Amino acid sequence: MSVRPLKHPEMRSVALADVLHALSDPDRLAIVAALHEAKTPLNCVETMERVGSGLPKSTCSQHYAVLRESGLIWCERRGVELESRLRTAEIEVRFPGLLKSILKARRLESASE
Amino acid sequence: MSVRPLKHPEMRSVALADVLHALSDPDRLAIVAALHEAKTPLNCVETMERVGSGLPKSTCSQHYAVLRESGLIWCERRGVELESRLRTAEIEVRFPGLLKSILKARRLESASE
DNA sequence: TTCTCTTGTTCCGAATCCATGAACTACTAG
DNA sequence: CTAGTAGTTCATGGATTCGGAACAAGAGAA
Repeated sequence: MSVRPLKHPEMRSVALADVLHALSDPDRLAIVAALHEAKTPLNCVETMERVGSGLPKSTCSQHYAVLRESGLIWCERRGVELESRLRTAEIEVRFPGLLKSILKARRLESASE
Repeated sequence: MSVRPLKHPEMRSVALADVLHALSDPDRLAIVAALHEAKTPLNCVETMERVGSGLPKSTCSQHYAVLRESGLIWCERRGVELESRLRTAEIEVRFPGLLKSILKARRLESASE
């Protein structure tokens, strides 16, 4: 049982369906929103504090893998931590306006209850 | 074994995660794109002709149920057919710009291969 | 009516996906 | 070396999904 190296897709090979699938889970969407608002990279603990849902860490780790493999986030190991950031600019080039409108939709949704 | 009545969610109770999940499947996304381009309601056969994928009809029927229950499409039975249309205007009110940017992203993606 | 064709639905088994606890890696600090 | 922290991997049970077969339901013909 050894830790696999992190691998990130090139943005030009990122599929829309994968992006939408990654964002179709409320917890993953919350992670993305937190990374978006933070503007600075966050590790998992920091992110989950902002998200405020008590997810088991194994589940959390899987969510990060889905987000990473979908092309939405870029991760780097910093010692024992995993530093993640949204690939905002790259995504904007590939799918202009997409991320913005999804994050806006999420804000509207959470404002309406 | 009897056919259940069609039920549609009210738009204000439609969840973003459900919409994204519905659109995260390439075939469903293609159905939505076809309905969008058609501008007029289509039945399943007409839609699948435009989509051009030989999906089994049971799978197809499930996809329609997912799209309907997510709030994306409105369906009515016309005799033996199921007439479907995108709930474009309502969705635009609930999640402004969302559908538009997703459909645009899909066009960009299919143009890039 | 009854027969047949068409369109879509439901059921069910198999395959697949997903969530989570337990065990583990890997790094840091003392 | 030991302990602590951050995250990963594995195993497994539960939930979803796919697709073939059977079915429902309406239209049209006789």
